[in-house]
Amino acid sequence: MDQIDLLQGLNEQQIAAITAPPTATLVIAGPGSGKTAVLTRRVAYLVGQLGVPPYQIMAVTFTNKAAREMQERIQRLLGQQINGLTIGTFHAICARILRREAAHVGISPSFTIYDTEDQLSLVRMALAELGLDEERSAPRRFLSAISNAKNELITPEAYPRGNFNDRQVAQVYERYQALLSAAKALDFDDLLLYCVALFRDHAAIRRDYQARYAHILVDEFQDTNTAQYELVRLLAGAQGNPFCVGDPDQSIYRFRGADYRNLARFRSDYPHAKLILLEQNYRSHQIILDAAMAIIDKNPDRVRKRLYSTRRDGAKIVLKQLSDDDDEAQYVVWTIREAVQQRRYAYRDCAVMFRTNAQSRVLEETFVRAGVPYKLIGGAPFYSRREIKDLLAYLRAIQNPSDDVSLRRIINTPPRGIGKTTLAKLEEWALARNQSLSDALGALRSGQPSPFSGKALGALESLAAMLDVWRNLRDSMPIGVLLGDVLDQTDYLKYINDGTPEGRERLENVQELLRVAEAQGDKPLALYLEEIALLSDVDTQDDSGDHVVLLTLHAAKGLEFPVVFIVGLEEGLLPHAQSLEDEEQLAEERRLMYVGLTRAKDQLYLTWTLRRVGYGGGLGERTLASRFLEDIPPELTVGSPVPKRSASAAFTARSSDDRALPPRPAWRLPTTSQPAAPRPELPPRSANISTSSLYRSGQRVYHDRLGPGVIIASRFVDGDEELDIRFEKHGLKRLFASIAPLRMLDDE
DNA sequence: AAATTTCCTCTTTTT
DNA sequence: GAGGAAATTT
Ligand SMILES: Nc1ncnc2c1ncn2[C@@H]1O[C@H](COP(=O)(O)OP(=O)(O)OP(=O)(O)O)[C@@H](O)[C@H]1O
Repeated sequence: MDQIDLLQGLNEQQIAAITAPPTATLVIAGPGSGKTAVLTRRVAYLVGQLGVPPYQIMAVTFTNKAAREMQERIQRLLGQQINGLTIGTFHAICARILRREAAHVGISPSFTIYDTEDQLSLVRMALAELGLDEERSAPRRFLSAISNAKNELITPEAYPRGNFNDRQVAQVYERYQALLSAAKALDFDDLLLYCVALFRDHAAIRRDYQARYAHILVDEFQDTNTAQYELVRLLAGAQGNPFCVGDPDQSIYRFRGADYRNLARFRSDYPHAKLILLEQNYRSHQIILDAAMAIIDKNPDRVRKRLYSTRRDGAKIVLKQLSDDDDEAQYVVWTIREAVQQRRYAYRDCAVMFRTNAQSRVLEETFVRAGVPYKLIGGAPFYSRREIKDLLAYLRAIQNPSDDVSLRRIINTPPRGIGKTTLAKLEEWALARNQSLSDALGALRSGQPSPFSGKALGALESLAAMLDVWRNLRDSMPIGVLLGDVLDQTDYLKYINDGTPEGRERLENVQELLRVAEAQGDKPLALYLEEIALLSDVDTQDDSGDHVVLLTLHAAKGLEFPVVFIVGLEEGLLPHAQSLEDEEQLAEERRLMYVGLTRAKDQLYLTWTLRRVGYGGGLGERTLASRFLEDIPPELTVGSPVPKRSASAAFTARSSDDRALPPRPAWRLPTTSQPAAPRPELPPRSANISTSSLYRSGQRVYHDRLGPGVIIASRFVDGDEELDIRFEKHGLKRLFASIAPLRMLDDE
């Protein structure tokens, strides 16, 4: 096979980056400028032109899928198979290193990787042990505090204890780590943390790895957190030549500790680093780029970048205001179908992006009804289904007898007569014997005196017997056979297939899992479990097949599509309600919008609605167009005018909005199931609700007893308006507008 | 003592 | 529209 000329068709700066001499190098460039392309070609260049052995190269990508694509791309560029490259996400690479070096950091080489759900259940246990379980939302809050600390490399001992809250977190953090360690498990953050500790505390090992990985390349560097940054520095060494590419305007993972200032930090840690800027955009035409620039330029404290494309002309951005989320979904589906019928695009050229996963539901329903093929990325991925997690918990419990979280999950699933009391007793007994639940279970079988009644004892013993058999078979049996045996012995299929349609679906999911497991052949169980644990949402997406792609804005990072829809451009959604308070978070919402816009090659559609159905159903809340829409120069757009937020805030009657829409929009899909009346109209107005639309989310109010607060949400229940209000002193309350003694406060 | 049902809160983004 | 906790039934 012939090698493609690596530098053909590239611009000067791109070539400079690809062929940069081996010193620390930082490529900062806007979207679509070929950052990923450059990084990929540099790897190919190192191997193909400079003769660097592949095993000396580590390339870090943001997802496993990106890693796979990079590997393939490099092989295509070089015209041959290349073995030995280390390409993967930080987490995957760290997991691999830790399996090998476990002993040096005091962990088991067969550690289990805990996901967020497992983490939460550990936090719950920790809280219960410490007697801190009063609040319902506490576990999540503690977990996020703990995770933030870990991302900053702060150990439980080093956690600040300045105030009561800190001291509580520190306590829980400490217990949480102890529970993890007892379960021989690591959470996602630990993968990074232990790797950093490994290299920081063991000079000899560090030198070995530094010598091996002469070339370290990192994509999406703006979304690294402190632990990841530290890892790069430790692995590269002070004299090393890390090659990092990123765009500070595309940093969108602050919530999990990412900090785009790592780009600046890199420059100060490597003062001699070569800085390369790529200026030309090869993805989008100028209209899209002008809009994107207009959005991002409003962010404070940034270096302005010009985005330049040789494609000066292109379709204007289509803005579309819809009456509600149903209409929005129908508009999207109709528009895509039109484009495909007219042969302008294939389904796979189109992507629909949204801020929150919850928004995908309405879209999915509409795609199904219209018979338009689609693939949803993320959301409720296969591996997070209940039935799948149950079975994986069996496998994990077989693999790792210390894994108490998994054992608790399966101990009475399917129900086998082991209830709360028995579980509590078992826990107490195990604790007294200083054993894991599984080990205690095993001890039970050998006739140890125990506190259990005959019935409970029988149930426990039979589970213990099964686990014993499986553990003995583990290494001699392919995963598929093992899983088949678990299904047989536990009668799991009968348990989930209850005759309902949901039951059938669960059954199919399990059968699918069995097929996947059987396809693993003789792969060690531990490895299979690790792969599953580190799967990301985009990873499960295969690009073959012709379907529209539905995905969150976060998942869209790094991707590109000819046609992009961004839906739900409303205040409270984008920017998200949770981000409105904080300047930094608001800036990140803006970057999210920017990332979305710059995914489009040819055509952008931006939609928003006047009313969106909220959580509990009902008629939904009124919504306002996103502030970001106002920042796009009108000459770049066609379609609905963007309503001024200040003006629309003065609306009091909702009916006028609804009448403004054509009674039967041209783009409404004919539906067989619900022909004439497409969706419930608003209830007839009566006197007692004429004042109701005074309240909208964001409005500040004063309650005679509860004091000042802010409206979070409003919906209609039995003709009255029900308000969710967050009071400064009393937290979230749900009140009826008609009876609550409320006054509105002026904004600003 | 276990199983089932009802209640109730919470709902951003994810390796 | 889930998932955990409490209440209720078996
Ligand atoms: N010199 C070039 N000539 C033609 N096409 C190019 C050139 N460089 C990059 N491209 C194309 O531009 C597109 C964007 O490239 P790439 O995804 O590498 O950009 P990026 O900077 O990583 O983008 P983002 O930051 O948005 O992820 C790709 O389709 C790529 O093939």
